[in-house]
Amino acid sequence: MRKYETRIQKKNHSVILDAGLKIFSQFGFRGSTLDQIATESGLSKPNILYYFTSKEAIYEALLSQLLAHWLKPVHDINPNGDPIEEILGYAKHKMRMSRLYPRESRLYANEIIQGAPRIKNALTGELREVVSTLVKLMNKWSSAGLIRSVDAHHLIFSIWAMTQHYADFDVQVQAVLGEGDHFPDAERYFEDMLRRMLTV
Amino acid sequence: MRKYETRIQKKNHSVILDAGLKIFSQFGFRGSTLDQIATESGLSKPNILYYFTSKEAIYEALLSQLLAHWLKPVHDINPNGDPIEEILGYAKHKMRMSRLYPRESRLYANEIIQGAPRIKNALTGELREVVSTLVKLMNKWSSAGLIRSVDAHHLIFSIWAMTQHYADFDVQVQAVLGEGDHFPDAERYFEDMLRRMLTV
DNA sequence: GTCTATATCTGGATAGAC
DNA sequence: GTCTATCCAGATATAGAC
Repeated sequence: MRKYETRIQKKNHSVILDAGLKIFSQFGFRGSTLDQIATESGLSKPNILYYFTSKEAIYEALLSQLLAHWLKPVHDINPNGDPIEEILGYAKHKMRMSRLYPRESRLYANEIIQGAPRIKNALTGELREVVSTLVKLMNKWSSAGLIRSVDAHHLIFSIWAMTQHYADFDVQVQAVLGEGDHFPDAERYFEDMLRRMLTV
Repeated sequence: MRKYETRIQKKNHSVILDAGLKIFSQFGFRGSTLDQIATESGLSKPNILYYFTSKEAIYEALLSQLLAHWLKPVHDINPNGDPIEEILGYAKHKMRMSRLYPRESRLYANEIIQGAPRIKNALTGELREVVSTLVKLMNKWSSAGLIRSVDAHHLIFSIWAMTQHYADFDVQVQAVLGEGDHFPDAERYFEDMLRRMLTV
């Protein structure tokens, strides 16, 4: 009995988060309303506030998972693997995440564009730390002559920029190329580009 | 006398647009308020609505110039120039615009991420047209053996993605690299990347 | 042309019945 | 746990004095 209630709670909890993700990722925090989330989730507005204390609480719940989610692929990089293949694997992994989780990408983009008021600490903390480690690894590889010498920071930015572009600017991509799945071509171009950049 | 009034009008008109650009580019259309624009511009709220009929009118006035503004550098490309230098010149031009006009870039990003409700027609119309022309030119160049054969559409997307990244995700770039002007390094990296991609 | 005051509406959140 | 009704703050826009 207890268990059944908990199951419903978990269900509604995740239904609300899913609806919130859809709305917040499109309109940003201030541009989104509880009414929209209510309609999207099929629950009533007061019912939503039974599960979450406030609109802000829903948004923060979504944000809190986000950075870890985006950074996970970095940790799959094997410092002892083949450098070029490791970097390519990371880039492909990110590209696939943009295809699978475009709403998460847009939620993140919205937050950053608006000045990252709620995750600035995570950016100067965890993110900076992770990037720093990755840059050191790349520099080690290029010192060892395993990859070409490049500005590692901007290489990383270029990977982020290009992969996220296909999620965040999807409307524009579709407008230019027509409806359809353009990720395969994008991935091919991207892989070609990175190989050219990194091959000694 | 008439002229003087007109001068004040023009002044206030542009003051409002400038304030609107600052606010809208940060919070998006729905997330921005007339109060913010009033405070930013130093005018009162009713006074703003004396110059523009509505909040929406301010936003649309800003949007209407935007696409043309972003596409202008394309038209500086000389089909008879040196292909690699022309493409590099375009990329550098775009990078410089991201540095000079980060608010315009963010306004555009906000609009696109939110599904481009107000400029979708311009995307499938003018933008698509311009890209199509540029793609044909690049393909002609590669057929002639003047640049390497690449997917021209995705090359263009990569130029947009990378240049706009430094404007739209400025907060993140600053968090990772520290405060300062990172455009010179970004431009160097970018130029190196494009030369590698395009050199036969 | 610019202001104060205000009408009107929307949105977040709560009260209280069921 | 979920609903209807409602409170209250904030936001767009207008009225009307100066």
